[in-house]
Amino acid sequence: MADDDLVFKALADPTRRMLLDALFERDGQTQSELEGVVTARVEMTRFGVAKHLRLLEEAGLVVIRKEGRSKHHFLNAVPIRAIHDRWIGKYTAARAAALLDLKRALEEEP
Amino acid sequence: MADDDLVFKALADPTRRMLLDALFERDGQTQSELEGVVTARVEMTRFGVAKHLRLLEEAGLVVIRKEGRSKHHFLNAVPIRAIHDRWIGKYTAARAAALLDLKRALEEEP
DNA sequence: TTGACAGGTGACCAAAAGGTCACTTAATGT
DNA sequence: ACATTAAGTGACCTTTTGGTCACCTGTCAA
Repeated sequence: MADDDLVFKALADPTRRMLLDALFERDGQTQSELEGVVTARVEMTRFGVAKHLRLLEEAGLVVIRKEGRSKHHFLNAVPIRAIHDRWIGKYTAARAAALLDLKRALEEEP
Repeated sequence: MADDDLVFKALADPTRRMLLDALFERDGQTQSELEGVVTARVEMTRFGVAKHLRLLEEAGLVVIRKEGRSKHHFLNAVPIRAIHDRWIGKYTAARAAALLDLKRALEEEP
């Protein structure tokens, strides 16, 4: 399976996005901790959460470090940045900046 | 259905990403033109392509303008930028960009 | 060393998504 | 007026995905 396909498919599920949000807020959480985060919000067994975490890891969106009998998860932002760069080009960026400058100039008028 | 859910689900399919790529390269193409782009690469009927375009539109990733009997499609980058901002903070942004540049540079080596 | 804790496996089921088809609508050119 | 072109609809089938369960493995502490 293509690399970017794994990333996009991983992002397609709300539970997995919830997990990324949790890691963005506090990086390095264990699987048990993340299970707690999810089950506090939606009904799901630990198996479901574990499955989601594995998909995120396979996609490269989180990287794991095993420590004793626990498993710590870390958010990896690089694939997200790649998505941004894919469809937002130099031209688009320049135009967005120009529009923003115009907006600021108009707001400063008396 | 939540707004961001539509966006992520829309991005989860390779055909739809192909369509976004096509519009990124040349904006404002009609449905027939985009059908040509897709069927030149994968086997799919016009119905399949039309369905994909409708999902992209419902997600707000493309905006359409009807003109006579044709329908022109335009790429909207705003939801993409929102994805970026969700998981990449100010500190992380610089590092993620640098890592991506490095990765690309390495991949271009002979 | 025994029990509790953190996590893994493979089979299985239900729901959602991708795709096609017969048929329809509406605008255009000759 | 009529054939042609661009696109829409709803039913239908197949594959993928999300989720659970019974059971297994390794780690730590009393």
